[in-house]
Amino acid sequence: MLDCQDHEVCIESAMSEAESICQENGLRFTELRKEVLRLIWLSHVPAKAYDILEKLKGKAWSAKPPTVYRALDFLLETGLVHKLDSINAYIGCSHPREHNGCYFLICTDCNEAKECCSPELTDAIELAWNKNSFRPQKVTLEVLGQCGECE
Amino acid sequence: MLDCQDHEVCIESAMSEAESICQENGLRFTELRKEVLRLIWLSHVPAKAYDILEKLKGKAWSAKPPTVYRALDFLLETGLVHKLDSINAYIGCSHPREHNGCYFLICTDCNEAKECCSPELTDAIELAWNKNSFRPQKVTLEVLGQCGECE
DNA sequence: TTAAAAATTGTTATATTATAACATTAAAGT
DNA sequence: ACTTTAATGTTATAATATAACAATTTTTAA
Ligand SMILES: [Zn+2]
Ligand SMILES: [Zn+2]
Ligand SMILES: [Zn+2]
Ligand SMILES: [Zn+2]
Repeated sequence: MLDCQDHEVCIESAMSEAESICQENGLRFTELRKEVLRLIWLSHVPAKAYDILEKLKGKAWSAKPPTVYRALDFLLETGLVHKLDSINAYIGCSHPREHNGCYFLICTDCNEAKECCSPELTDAIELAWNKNSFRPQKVTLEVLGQCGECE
Repeated sequence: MLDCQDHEVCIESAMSEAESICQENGLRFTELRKEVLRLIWLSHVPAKAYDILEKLKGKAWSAKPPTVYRALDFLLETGLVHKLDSINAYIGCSHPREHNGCYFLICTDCNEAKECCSPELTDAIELAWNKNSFRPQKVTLEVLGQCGECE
């Protein structure tokens, strides 16, 4: 699905951007949170919470569900990670500094997901909700299907 | 949130439309499935599976989780009901014969949800996925926020 | 009209996803 | 140093959903 040439680059740039964002905002990017983010970034296949848990267990942590869910909560709040509600899984944010009309393409064959942005989309959605005098707080837009490489 | 004057009308029209659709398609609209659909239509607040289960228990059925989830599966497959992934709840479809760019507005105050359609939205989404050579199978679009009556 | 096949429902058990509540430890502010 | 706050550890449980197999009902068709 992805235009990812060298995934080590994906990981390292995500980790260092996360580091900067936390520093800038006075947030504590602890070892645990770092490790969870790194585990999520292991691939472009969204990670399940309990899979993260198993992997954490292999790494010095006495991990239990709250260990993972708290780290996830932090990463979600800071925008470093997104939850994909349609598959109950978590994916690293590919551009955590700006979110404009973002949505997700999720391939049901290779299981990879891609975060996309489309201003037209935002416009159309805004138009639609104005019609309904609705004040949006959170938009969930996820498209399940087949990616170009899996047809 | 809703332009629902007389909710008995909502219920009865949904039930009779469901009846027709099942007949037309040779599907069995059993008493159990009917009752689950009616329970979902009790209000415009999306129903939780286990709440449906509790209500079923009060009505002659020896209901257990699979009882409800099977009925839900049937109703979802026939398009009579939608699942809202962002809140794990089920809502009756307000126009099960045609789905074009449908999405959901979910009010976090009154908890009601409204199914909306926007062709512009479909267009924008299609445009976006073409860019990514993605073949969509299922679109999840849910907007959490405050409805006009809850500001 | 009855026997076979298919669909539906019943039932028990368990898988998966997530949070509550309270104790302990580490970090930050004074 | 002491206090406060934040983060993590730990135990238990809540909330959501499915697997597997048995019993029953409905449909199909011999
Ligand atoms: Zn990559
Ligand atoms: Zn993002
Ligand atoms: Zn109504
Ligand atoms: Zn619908």
